[in-house]
Amino acid sequence: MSPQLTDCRDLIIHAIAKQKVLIVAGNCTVNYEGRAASKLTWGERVLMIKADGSVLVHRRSGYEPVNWQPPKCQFRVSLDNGKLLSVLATRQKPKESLRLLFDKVTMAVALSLADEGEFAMHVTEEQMKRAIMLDPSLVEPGLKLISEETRMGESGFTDVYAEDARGCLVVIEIKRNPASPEAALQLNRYVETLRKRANRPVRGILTAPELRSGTSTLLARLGYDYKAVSPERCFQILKPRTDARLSEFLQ
Amino acid sequence: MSPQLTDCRDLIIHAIAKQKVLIVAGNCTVNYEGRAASKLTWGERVLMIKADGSVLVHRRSGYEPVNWQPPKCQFRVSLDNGKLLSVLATRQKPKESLRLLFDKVTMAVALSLADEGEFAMHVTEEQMKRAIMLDPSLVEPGLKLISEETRMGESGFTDVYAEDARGCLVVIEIKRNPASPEAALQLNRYVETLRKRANRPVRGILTAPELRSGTSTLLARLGYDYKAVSPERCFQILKPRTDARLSEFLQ
DNA sequence: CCTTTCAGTTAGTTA
DNA sequence: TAACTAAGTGAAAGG
Repeated sequence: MSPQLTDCRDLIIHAIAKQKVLIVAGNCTVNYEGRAASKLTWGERVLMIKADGSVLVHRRSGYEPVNWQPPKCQFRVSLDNGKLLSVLATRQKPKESLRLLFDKVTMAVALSLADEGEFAMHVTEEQMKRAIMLDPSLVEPGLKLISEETRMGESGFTDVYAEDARGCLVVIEIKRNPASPEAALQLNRYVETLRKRANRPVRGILTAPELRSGTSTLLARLGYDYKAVSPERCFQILKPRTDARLSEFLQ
Repeated sequence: MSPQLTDCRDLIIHAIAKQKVLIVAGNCTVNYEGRAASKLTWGERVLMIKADGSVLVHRRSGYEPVNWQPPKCQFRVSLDNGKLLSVLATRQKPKESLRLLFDKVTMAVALSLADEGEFAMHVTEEQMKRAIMLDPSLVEPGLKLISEETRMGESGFTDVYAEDARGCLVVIEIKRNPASPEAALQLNRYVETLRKRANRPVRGILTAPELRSGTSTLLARLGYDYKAVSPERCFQILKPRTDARLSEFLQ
């Protein structure tokens, strides 16, 4: 009836054995049981089994797979009655299983991806904050951290509170990208808020790799300071704490 | 030189326009810039662009895509110098972009997935809550439900309010997975909140399949009780009451 | 191996 | 739309 299902079964078995990347598109149902349980009725989806034994089942929409299995699971592939192609992916700890049944396969391919490429993630704003908290002298000598997470009422979470050499309170606003005047206003809001509650002088410092036009002027008019801090410099601070792959990056 | 890249460009443009599911395998680099920034050097990967405009770039291993873009992003596809196929996926809010450059394409396919299937997940935390509300004796004999949806101001929605045999108010915090100390603290917040408003004793009960280390101690120190409740037991309760689709499942 | 924390989290729900 | 929280979260780091 469906001779291609036989071919497909063989292809899948071969792909898994050879640790290739398998992609199958076809009409299927999916059943999951384990940490929770789910059932997906018939429809066309894309199945991907990767070299490390991870499984993804994608529908036509959505970033996330509708069903999946983390790496290192074991497989059993069979053709039931010659009409239903069954792919079973099981995992211990937690014990869970994912089962697909195909009655039609549109496309099936096993790829040997040659990929020695290096992946490098650059510093995020949050990491810049972490770096500055690890070494406040990045911003100014003699600066001392006050609290790790003095989160103010509203939005911004990249602000840090410190005390300078003279005992002034300091609010530090951190930007990863060239700072626009908007950043100066944001800093201003934090400083104003703090001034209402603190009975001593409060300074504001904006740190960013650079300033966009108009920001410097506004910053000066508001009476705040600017300190250039680059993502690269922050990376230097974080480097010892980060993994090898990451440290490779900034060469 | 690479006439197939021309075909591939056309295929991609067509697939995106027609909201098909596109799968391309080939040698590429990937650059991301937005909330963070990343660079992936040359290697063979699988690109998937789904009907809703989400993008996934998969390497040979790993459950997660090495790079991606959430749904609803916009595309620009071009063939530079006839030798480099460029796929650019951009998004506003947050402003970010993902760019792939292919110099070789192994496989490219555009799929029209017909998928009206229904997805159903069983025995989630929410369902455990429903089970306990249907049969509060799962937690303690003599327990009576106070209200179906006494949602407190803040976070958690898996808490249930009841009255015990002696007339004490009871807050029940439900976890589907082994509960960590965090769960005890969460329960504590709910109890504290209720105590401010209720002029009579308030108890707290944490229900979960089991407790992680430290949770029992913390729970005792806070003065709350623990009752083991498994997802399986809850399912027994829900089983007769579940809808047709759901009941099909456990056959 | 277990536990905790982070994530370019994503996704869903409510105000 | 923004804020908040759960997730079959997954992945990494630390004890």
